[in-house]
Amino acid sequence: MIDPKLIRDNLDLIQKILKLRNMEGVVDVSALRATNEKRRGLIMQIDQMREKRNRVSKEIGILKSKKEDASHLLAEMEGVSDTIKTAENELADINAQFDEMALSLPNILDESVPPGRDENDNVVVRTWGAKPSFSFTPRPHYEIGVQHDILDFERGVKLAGTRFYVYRGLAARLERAIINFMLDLHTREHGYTEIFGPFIVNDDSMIGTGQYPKFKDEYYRIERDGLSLIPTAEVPLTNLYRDEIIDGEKLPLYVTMQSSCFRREAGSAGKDTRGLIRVHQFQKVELVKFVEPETSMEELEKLTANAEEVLKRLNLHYRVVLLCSGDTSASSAKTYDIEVWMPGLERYVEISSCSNFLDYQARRARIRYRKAKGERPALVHTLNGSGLAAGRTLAAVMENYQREDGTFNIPDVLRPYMER
RNA sequence: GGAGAGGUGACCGAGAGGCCGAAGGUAACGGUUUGCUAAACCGUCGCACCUCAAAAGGGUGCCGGGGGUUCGAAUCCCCCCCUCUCCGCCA
Repeated sequence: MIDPKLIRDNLDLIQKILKLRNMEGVVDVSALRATNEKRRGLIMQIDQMREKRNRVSKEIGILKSKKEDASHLLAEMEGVSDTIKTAENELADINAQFDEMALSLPNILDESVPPGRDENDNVVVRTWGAKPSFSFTPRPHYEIGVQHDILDFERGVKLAGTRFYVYRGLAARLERAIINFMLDLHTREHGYTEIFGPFIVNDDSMIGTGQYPKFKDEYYRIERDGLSLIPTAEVPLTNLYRDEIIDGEKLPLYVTMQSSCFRREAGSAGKDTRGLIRVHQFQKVELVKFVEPETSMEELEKLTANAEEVLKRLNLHYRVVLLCSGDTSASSAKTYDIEVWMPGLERYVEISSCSNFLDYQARRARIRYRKAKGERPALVHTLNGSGLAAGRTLAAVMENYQREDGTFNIPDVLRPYMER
């Protein structure tokens, strides 16, 4: 959620952001402002009535303790509480309306984000390495995997349905190696603390990071228990400090967690129907940072570099793309996507998305910090990025390291993790 | 899942319808005293919202969450959540 003060003081900015994000129709800004005004007026009325109730009730108490007559005051108070209750109910309705609108407002955008409609307007900011050359026509990972019986899509479908898969033998082991390699890199060299937490979370957590209420259809929710399968470890990691005030000396705080991620992929029918690129369950190592506001843009660069380092060590060619305004997710102020080259698919595939959320998530989740003793708590800035998506990394290794006979090499950095 | 106990400020802990945002203590911060350390003493010591150009000030809300009773609720009633102990079940 953005600073609600902007709704009163800088509606122009909000309108400008909505336009840049192609979200002009999504929120009725004038209705939002009107609701906010109504809300403020009602709060004032209610507070005044409550003040009267408190004051008179106190007088009644004093009179009664002196055994004096309080009947005139009691008569005066008749019906006051009912009036307050009615107004409170009205306020609750208006607050709910306001919250719904305010929560669906996207984050502001950083000035460095290029304006644009969709992914075609994204800007490649750097590339690393080069496309590998082959003396034969490289094949996609799913062909290689099926040929060697290490990727089994048919049985995935049998067990759970379309967009599920089974790893057998080498694929299972290699993905485990990839995850361990990434966790070790981030914890030993990049300063992250390894966390392991729930893959199933409550609604407060999903709201805190921005998945709910707006994008509810995209996630698996266990209605009976009011819990949801996490679409990314960003949710448990960022919500670690929900409703807390972090000691300023502890910042910046870096955490990482590997998890399975569950996504309904609603609305992506027909896209990437083969292979490991778009599936309902995949594994990922996530990076999350809690930082002081002044440092967050700099921290985004470092976070992105942390994710890139994985690809460098795997010697996989990639490019970093700065998302344009229209392609940046609603809760992010600035996002870099890292796209790895897939020679079999003959295209770049997103393997990490690194974002600075400023105080957008922190406000929703009430994650604050106290810079020094005696100072007022302030909202932290949160960031996250994949470091990296493990399934797509497995696919990238298979495609980039493939040999003519359909086998593939294991990258040097993963070999220690494959020894038994 | 069953039975019981309990959820009060950073922490411990009182409070059982009114003068309670909440005694007392610990911790923290500022000060006085003081060879040093320590101790003692005095003071400060929650969060959010509304109001205000801002600060000051004022008002409101918050004693796990939500409803109710009442002129008035941390205190009484109802529902829910969580923690602990015992039993059951289980990787």
